[in-house]
Amino acid sequence: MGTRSVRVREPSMNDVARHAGVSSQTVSRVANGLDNVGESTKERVLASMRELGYRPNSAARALRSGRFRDIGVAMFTLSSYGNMRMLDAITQAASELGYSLTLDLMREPTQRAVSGAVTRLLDQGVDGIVMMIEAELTDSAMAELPAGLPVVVNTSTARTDYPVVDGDQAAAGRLATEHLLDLGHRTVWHVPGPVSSYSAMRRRDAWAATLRAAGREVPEVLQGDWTAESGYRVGLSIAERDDITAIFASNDQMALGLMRALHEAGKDVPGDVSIVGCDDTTESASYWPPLTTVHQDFEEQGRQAVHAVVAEIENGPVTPARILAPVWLVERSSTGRPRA
Amino acid sequence: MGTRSVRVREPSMNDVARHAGVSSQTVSRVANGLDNVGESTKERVLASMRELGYRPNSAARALRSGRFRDIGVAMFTLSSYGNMRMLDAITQAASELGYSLTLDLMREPTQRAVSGAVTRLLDQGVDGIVMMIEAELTDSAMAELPAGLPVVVNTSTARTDYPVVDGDQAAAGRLATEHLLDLGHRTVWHVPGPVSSYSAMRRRDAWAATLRAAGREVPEVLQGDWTAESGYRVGLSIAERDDITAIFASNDQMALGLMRALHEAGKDVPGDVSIVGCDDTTESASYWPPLTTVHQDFEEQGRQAVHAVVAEIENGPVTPARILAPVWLVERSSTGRPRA
DNA sequence: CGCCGTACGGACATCGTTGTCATGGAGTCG
DNA sequence: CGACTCCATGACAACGATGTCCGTACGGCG
Repeated sequence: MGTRSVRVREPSMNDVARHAGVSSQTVSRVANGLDNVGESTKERVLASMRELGYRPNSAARALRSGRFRDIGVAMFTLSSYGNMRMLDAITQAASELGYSLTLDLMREPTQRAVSGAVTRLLDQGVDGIVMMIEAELTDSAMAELPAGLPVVVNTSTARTDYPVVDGDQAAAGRLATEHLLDLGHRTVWHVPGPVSSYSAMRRRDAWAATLRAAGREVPEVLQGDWTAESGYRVGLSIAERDDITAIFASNDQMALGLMRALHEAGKDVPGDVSIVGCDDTTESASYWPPLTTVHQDFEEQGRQAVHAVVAEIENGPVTPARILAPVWLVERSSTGRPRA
Repeated sequence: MGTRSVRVREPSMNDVARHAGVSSQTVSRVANGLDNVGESTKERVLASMRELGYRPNSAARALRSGRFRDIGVAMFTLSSYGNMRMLDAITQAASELGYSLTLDLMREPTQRAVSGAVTRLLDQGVDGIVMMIEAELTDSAMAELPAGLPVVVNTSTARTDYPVVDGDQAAAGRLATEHLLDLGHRTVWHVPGPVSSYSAMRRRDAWAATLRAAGREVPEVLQGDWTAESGYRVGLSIAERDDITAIFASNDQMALGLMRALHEAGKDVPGDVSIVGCDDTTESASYWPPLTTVHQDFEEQGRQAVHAVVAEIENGPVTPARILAPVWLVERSSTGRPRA
């Protein structure tokens, strides 16, 4: 059990140096693992460091070197499954590369909020930033980002002046739609995420394109907003219709809401209606019925984003690449052949 | 659209001073809002700061002042609903108090992992730490935390040498159990979270105590591990029995799994079995049927934790308090009177 | 008119670390 | 054996901001 006491001055290099009978320079060399230090001296210094509980002062180090070994993450919400998983992966990747992570949440989708986050992160001294801009900002086509700072944007825009990491949303829309067509459904209805979302837009476009490529009718979309509640509302409005046999929901939560509405109306999934979700959240396997969905590799996206920023930090600007993480269909029990 | 360029040296106080024709101390005074600066001088300095894009160097400031205005958060996983919401609230509260936030995830529930996280955060220079230790560590009764550092622990232990913030888990177990008894169920079965979890333990104890206080039989627990999958397994094993009419699951995910198993077995919820969850996750309202559950105020917990650390940072050690956030029952459709 | 208090601005040292250069002793080669 | 290199180590300055101390100019007052 640690006991608590008032804060005291931490030992500095000079303290260690004095204790070991060397100059502070030598301590610095040992601390940084340089090789031009005598073996016995090195041992002595290490012993002193242990004994005094020496811990390098990151402020001084950063002041001198200009680098903090710290990357900033700016995002809008933790409450979406994708963001949460990605942050998890980002934290892990950063830690593996020896970077710590500063988190900043933006409370509204505006240019102002983005600038504010960037300013705070910059003031804090981050070496690079991973921005997760998943939706169009309400007051500007795209955020103004400062020059000369390594930034990776996670978004689905076609923007090319920064490295971009994203899941392959086009494939997601295509896989879901093809799966339902392959099962024999005449066409597939779609519940997209909010119109401002880049991912939602891409999935929707791919859904429509796939239908057209198969020569099928492209129905009106049944607008959702990512929430299960919106899926429920959509579900209520279509529960009476008999012509809808297959639905692709742009995320698992909306699929959950859809199924609740269908259950309430006494419809069977997949007997009356087949449903495909998107994201493959942990719980989707336990929905009733277990949900067929498109798996997104958020871990991979997070990892890629961190590697891209770190590469920029350490090697200078790179020609911005666009990295797409693969997706794949996970078939469970919410889809089946239409009734003959 | 920002253009990207190589990193250049940021303007310093001296640059601003030269540009404004004053000394760097005057710039410092202006930057810190001290009053002993002439009005016209002040204007001139502010103009120069804007023009040069001056941004105070946090490393230098921290080196001089010994404070970073940064708090660290160490936790085990983002994947639990509670942790995610709490981190969200922590980020917001920290930002409101002018603190930035450094996140570190521990990958296993061991003393080693905890020390590693603390070391990394300390190396990074945080002024205080919020530790979220929600389960017993496998290799030690409790983590050894360093002396002289403001720490707040979020956990359910009785530990008293640090401020502790937690939800009122005893009330959660009691409310859920009483609700089911009030509906007329003879007794209530329980699916606890993993035995290592402090919250799970408290909810379980409260459940048992409530039953005993009402003079009811306390059934064997149906062990779960927080996952929906574990709830499903438990559900399968009890779907055949007819004597179980009321279940309190220690979180919503397990309740979800339970309901899936019951559906598969053709049982009706709440007709045959009433179910109460815990946490009130966003999606629980869209489960089938919508889940009656105990709401936890994770936002409040996060806020309290931050306020406690900041208070310690700014005013020195306080006598450690134990803060309990309130919980309340949210009644939906998964509970009802037992069949006569 | 001379004294002092006050408002203002500058010089300097300092925080802990690291880059640069200097020093001195040991080893090498012609 | 002298000139040389090589290597461990130390002295010193610098990173950028800020606290302390001091000097100057100005206003008020006796």
